[in-house]
Amino acid sequence: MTEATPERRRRQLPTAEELRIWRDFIETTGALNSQLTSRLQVESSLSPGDYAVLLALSEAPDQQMRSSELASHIGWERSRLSHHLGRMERRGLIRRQECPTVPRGAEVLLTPSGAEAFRRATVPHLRAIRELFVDALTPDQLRAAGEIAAALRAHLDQRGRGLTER
Amino acid sequence: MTEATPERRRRQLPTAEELRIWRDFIETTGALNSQLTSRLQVESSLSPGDYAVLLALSEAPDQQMRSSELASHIGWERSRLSHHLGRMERRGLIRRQECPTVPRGAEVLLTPSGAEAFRRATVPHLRAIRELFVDALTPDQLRAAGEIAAALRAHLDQRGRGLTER
DNA sequence: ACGTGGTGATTGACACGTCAATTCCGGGGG
DNA sequence: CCCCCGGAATTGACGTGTCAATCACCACGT
Repeated sequence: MTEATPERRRRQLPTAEELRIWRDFIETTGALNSQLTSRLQVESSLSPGDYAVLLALSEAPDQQMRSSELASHIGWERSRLSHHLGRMERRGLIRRQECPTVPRGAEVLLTPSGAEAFRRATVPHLRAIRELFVDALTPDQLRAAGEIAAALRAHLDQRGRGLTER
Repeated sequence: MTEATPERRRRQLPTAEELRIWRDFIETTGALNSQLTSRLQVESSLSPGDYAVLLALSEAPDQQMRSSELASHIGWERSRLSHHLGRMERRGLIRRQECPTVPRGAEVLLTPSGAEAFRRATVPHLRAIRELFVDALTPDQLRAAGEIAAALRAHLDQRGRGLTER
């Protein structure tokens, strides 16, 4: 594997074809994402972030959750969540209140209006996922997409440790 | 095609398995993206946007380009480019000057420092793409990824017309 | 010559993310 | 008692993106 010399230098960098696939892949997933985002926005006036928060709260017992629990549940940094909750609170989608048990702990809870917004958003959003993603692929491709995601994820989780920790 | 009733309702929404694949896929590509972004940032103090702009300018004759040409070349809205160029100009990576031929046209040009920053960034960035993307997949998976991207893109370009135009 | 409409580019307002402080508070040592 | 530590959450500063004005200037039509 530690091949001599002439190969070695070239192996470090992607070939033109690999690079083409990379660009296609990353640009297309980006475009897909922004299409979905904009449909969610138009149809429900929610951002993907709003949706993630509302989904988590909707599924929580009592429709409420500790802020840090929510953060780790949806995989966000606490600071990001804090900013986002601030914006959502201004729009009346959620409320925050002191947590009686934990010092300095904040309980996040769904308002009726937030629950309603989520309820109205969910079917159109799932439909959009079907239309823009699922319907675009053959069953084989869909399966392959799942495997590719798994492979990338595994590779990331392994390599990531060194730089980003987690 | 306009099937009776019981099928119809279900076909609209993704199944649990489809949804799982979707989430894996979109979250993983997002994570991949942010890993790459953070490596580029750490290694070269450039954002992906910076890199795209510098790449385009580097390849342009005379290392300069009309602003709107640049925008369409990298597929950005003009407003987005304008904001970004402002930030890049503050950091000395590019300069803007009046275009002699076209009224109100702006010429964007690479500064020596911008060219140098790009030169230093490119190899590490390509290496990161190989490490995080290409190396994670088998040759078959890589090919499949290309086909999936193509299929999604084609589907998007077709469906997109109705809502977003382009 | 004077509106009127384009086209090219910038601007402002605002949402979103990240990173680095900062605040609040509840324990231990000394 | 006081100080300092550490966890929970917020805040501020700033880069980034989008959308909707706005600006500058040309062409043109009557």
